[in-house]
Amino acid sequence: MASITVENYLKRLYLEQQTAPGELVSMGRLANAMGVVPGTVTTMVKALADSGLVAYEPRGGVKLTRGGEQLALHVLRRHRLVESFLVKVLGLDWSEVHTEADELEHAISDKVLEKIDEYLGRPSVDPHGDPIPTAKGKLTETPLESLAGCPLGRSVRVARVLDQEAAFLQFVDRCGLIPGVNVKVDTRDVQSDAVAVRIHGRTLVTLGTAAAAKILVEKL
Amino acid sequence: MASITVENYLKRLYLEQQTAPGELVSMGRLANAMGVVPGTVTTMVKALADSGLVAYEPRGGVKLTRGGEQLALHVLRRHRLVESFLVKVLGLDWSEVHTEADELEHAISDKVLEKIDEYLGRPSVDPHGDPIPTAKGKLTETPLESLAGCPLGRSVRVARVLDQEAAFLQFVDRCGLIPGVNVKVDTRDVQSDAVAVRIHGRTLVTLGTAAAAKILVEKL
DNA sequence: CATCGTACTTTGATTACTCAAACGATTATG
DNA sequence: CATAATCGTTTGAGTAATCAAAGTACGATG
Repeated sequence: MASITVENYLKRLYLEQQTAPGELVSMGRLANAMGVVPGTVTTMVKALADSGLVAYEPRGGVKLTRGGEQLALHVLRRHRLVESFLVKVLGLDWSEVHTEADELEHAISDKVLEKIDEYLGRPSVDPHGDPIPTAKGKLTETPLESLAGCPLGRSVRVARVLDQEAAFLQFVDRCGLIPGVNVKVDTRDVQSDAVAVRIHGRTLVTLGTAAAAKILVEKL
Repeated sequence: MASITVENYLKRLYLEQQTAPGELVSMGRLANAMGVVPGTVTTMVKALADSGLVAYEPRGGVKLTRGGEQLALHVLRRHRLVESFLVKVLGLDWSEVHTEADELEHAISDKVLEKIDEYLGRPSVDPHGDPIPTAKGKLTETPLESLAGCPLGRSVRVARVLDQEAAFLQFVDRCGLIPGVNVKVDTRDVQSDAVAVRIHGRTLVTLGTAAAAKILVEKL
């Protein structure tokens, strides 16, 4: 059985890989994401490579093998189902569940996970709109545009919030930019780095481009 | 923060202490309960003593300090609330929840625990009838008799099952000796080591004395 | 193209937990 | 009461994960 640490490295590596698909993940990036010094990552990655969970190119980078990816997806499934459960059943705020799930994802058995999945009606996304991998380890990422990139004036629906930081999620909550809400990008200006978004055709909210890029939307 | 290992030692020590109140727990007993060799326990107990969690008498034994007991009770509260939640909300069998709770008890935050407690309506006992410590760390053990000791012919109600082994719980389930059920001890014989119990005034079940001692009952 | 800076790797040490096995103390028994 | 059996402690060693700091590779830059 993979240790909690190993599960965290694999999950982290999976998420880093998603941000730049196809490329190897550098030791520095992974070290930063894991909150450890680079030397620690080199050591750990070599151990993971010995276990067949990652492919490691010295001084090149690292990527998951199929086996490692399956394990990562299993962790991610637990994480996202737990998040959903905490929000929908126990009524926790969506800004707090990420931290909670980071602990619980390593303690949930397959049996309990299955019960949770059933209880929730087999959801396909978590409260942030992140897709939930299936029990078989399949993850379908719907292609989405962000508020920083979608056409001006088009009616869209918030589908996913990429940043899990409590402070950002609370801000998103206050604005009302939560998944499911219908919005329209009013104006966008490169020089002022600002995106003005109309919510429900009424309230107008102005975001910086960086924040807008973290809110993904789907066509209506 | 106490590590998972420390939490387990304290919980184990608390439970061992309960079986013989007032006495010190021997290294051998604790080693056995923890599934480690005695030398490991000696080392660990000395570390716990340095942290002020236990009082250690070399070659005498060990007991929890007030601080250690509070921590142990907090772990026990998490364990028992999780067990209740798994049975009542997720519908797991009571024979499986002990193992699950052994993992989850170390991953549940106070916030989530409070939500679970609220959701369940602040129960005072778990599915096995074990009392749940309060958030303040108070545990009230109701004095109970067992099927091996209660007066013959008296109407009593099953209140608690002391053995958490899945196989025993499944047996108890099959017999229908689960907490809440009304029973009466028909006969008891020292020579044959047998206790005959009438359930709901109808079915008769015969147990060995050792098994009968693990079923606690309360007067009606 | 030599050197500089950055990123990566290696080395040595540390912490937490564990075991096997040698050693020491205590209790029981002939 | 001497000695065996039992239980506890100590020692030395191993694994997993980490860091600090020294050392190495390599692309960029003057």
